Amino acid sequence: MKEDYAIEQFRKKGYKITPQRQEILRVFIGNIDSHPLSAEEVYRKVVERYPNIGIDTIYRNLSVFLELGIINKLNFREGKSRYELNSGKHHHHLVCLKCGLTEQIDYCPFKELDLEKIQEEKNFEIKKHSFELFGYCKLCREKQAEKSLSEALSG
Amino acid sequence: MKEDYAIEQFRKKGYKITPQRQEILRVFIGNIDSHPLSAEEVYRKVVERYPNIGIDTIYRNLSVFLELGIINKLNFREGKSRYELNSGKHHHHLVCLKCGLTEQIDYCPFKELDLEKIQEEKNFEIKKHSFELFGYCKLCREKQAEKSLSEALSG
DNA sequence: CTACTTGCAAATAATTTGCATGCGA
DNA sequence: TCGCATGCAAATTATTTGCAAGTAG
Repeated sequence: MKEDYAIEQFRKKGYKITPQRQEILRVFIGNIDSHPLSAEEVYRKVVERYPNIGIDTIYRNLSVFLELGIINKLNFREGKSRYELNSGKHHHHLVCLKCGLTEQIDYCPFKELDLEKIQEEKNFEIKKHSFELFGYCKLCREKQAEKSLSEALSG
Repeated sequence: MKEDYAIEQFRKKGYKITPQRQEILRVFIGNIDSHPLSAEEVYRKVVERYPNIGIDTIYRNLSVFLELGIINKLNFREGKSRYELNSGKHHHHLVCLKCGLTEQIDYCPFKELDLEKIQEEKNFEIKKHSFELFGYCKLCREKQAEKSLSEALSG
């Protein structure tokens, strides 16, 4: 189970298992496959069960979780970072430019052969990559279509 | 020429051609193919020739340039954005995790066929994508190798 | 002229840090 | 007990905004 794995990571690196960390972990575990969370969102969820926590504790622990590979840090160009539980499975995201909805996709376009070729050609050691698809989700497109229609009728 | 194109874009949208805008444009044109610039870096370069400018003017005009397609906005997960002249040619970047060096690469892994497949499967209209390769550049790897060596000898 | 722009200063937003106290192992 | 953690407050960094004065077209 995900929680046991995380606890083990804490122990291994000498990090203490505090109730704050457990609550933060719980928030991520309860959030599998849904929208990656911003620090603020994590904070609001944790505060429900642990009212005295400060947002600085969230930030500090997101770093720790990140270091331990428990979560991933994502950047959707919003001026803030988002975090998701590390499923251990390589994946990327669809991001709606209108409503911010994100969806994981298993698809990855980057092939081992290309990686090697670029490493050699550019003399650059590739450690990781990001690939995000931006566009409009079904719902936002439908809303937009409705809006256009009503404007056409009234205009 | 790049400058004429930009000026034309300004006129077309009713934006005025102020000396500040010309200086900012000049900085980008003089920076082709080198490191994408942060707002602060643009500011420091412009200030050399136009000392009274404020960094808020830089930000406001980066938005305008962006809207006109004169520059691209990039995000390398540094907690700030970077900007580069829009060459009109689709490309991605190598980013060194150590020194921050970036290099453009023409290679793009994302194929039209895959795009269509995902759009259909996910019912998502894809407008753009980001693909960045993170790792270590030649220089940083060499430095690291030297450091490891000297530590081994002294240790 | 006059609407778009700028510079200044102050406001926001996200994230980080110093420090005294608290608490898990 | 002892060192890692936390909460509080204040600092930092990136970016945005209000407003009066300036200027391109």
